[in-house]
Amino acid sequence: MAATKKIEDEELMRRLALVFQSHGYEGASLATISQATGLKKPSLYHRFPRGKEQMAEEVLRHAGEWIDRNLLDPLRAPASPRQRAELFATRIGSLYHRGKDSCLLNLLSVTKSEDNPFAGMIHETFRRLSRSLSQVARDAGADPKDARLRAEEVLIAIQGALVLSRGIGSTAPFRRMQKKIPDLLVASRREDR
Amino acid sequence: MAATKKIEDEELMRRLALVFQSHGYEGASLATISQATGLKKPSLYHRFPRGKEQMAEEVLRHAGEWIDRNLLDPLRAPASPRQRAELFATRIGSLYHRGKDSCLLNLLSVTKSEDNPFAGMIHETFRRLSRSLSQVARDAGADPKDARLRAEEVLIAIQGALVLSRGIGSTAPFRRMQKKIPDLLVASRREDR
DNA sequence: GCCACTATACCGAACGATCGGTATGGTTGC
DNA sequence: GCAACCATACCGATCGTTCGGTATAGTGGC
Repeated sequence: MAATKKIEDEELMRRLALVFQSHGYEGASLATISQATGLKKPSLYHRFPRGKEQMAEEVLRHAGEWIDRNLLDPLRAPASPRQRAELFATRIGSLYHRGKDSCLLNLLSVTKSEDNPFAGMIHETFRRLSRSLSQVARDAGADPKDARLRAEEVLIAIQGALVLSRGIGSTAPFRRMQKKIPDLLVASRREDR
Repeated sequence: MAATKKIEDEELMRRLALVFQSHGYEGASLATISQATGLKKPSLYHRFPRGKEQMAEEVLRHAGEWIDRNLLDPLRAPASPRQRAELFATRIGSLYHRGKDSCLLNLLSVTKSEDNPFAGMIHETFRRLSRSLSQVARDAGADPKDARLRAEEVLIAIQGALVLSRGIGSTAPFRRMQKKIPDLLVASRREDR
């Protein structure tokens, strides 16, 4: 150990995430990041030797861990499928500040470079979400294929509601979608397809 | 009355749209745009005196007109609500190249500046889409409030499917969502809310 | 038909500003 | 003393933008 950190890792990650998810990867300049974190550029390079790309990577990793702990673990808790789906819905609300924030997975999937450096991590995070969600649907009686489709529907609803809410400057669509998550995942359906 | 254009307005708009929707606003550098259009940077300023921001504005306006002509007008055509919804679904598919492209409304709602210069146009486009979609739901028998919610659901499904498809590198979610659009908009529902 | 003029379209070169990234050296806490 | 941490100052490259100038094409006067 040595000189005290000016900002703790946890808080640093939170602020970095906020910058990336409000301006995107290219839009988040080191000047902006420096101002948001209180660390000058050399200090940022002390914390992230590989620079801006590493910052985004670790923010993505940190978000992935938050998702594992606060979204996916509860989906496997010993409770009824509906209870688990409802807890998931409330947690989704706090993750995105009830619709005010954007999703890192969406914003970081757009970069200037032809092949996105974060594509792998983004893909994998969506996959983990999908698997855990579909397991809940299976526990509620859905067959494997229907369960996978329900998980996909939930992910689509979340991402779409975030995009629309930002697009129209109102969190109402997100809040309406949030209430529908449990039914999308575990409610039985009429056979009218 | 002048020298011949190296690239016609229509084709220019199409290429600009492609650049913005694959790299985002900040990610679309003038160097990239120049390469994609075949016009050097000064020539771009001849076409768009106010620079990059004007390019994005006009691309957005051009896309809005395409939507009005190819998506919204058919929604008011003299056909059954379901037929109109189905035509809408196929047109959505061609707009986004069956899920391969991203949505300009999503990508251009992220910029480095604090207040997005395109927010107004994006908001307005979503609003026009919502109004026309909800009218179809009303024609199918939905009451005004339910119709508005159905329109919102369709917009959420489209945006969410595009985000997810890009995130996992597969157009399967988009294609599945596309098939569901007519039912979301005009199918009668079980009363289990 | 021919020349002078104007308008449009385009581009090489360079602008100041900002980009991401670093070399150097001081300060802090063990 | 020493390692961790951070700031001043600076780097080359690229950003969006602009200047000066050329090529093309239609117009009006004669």
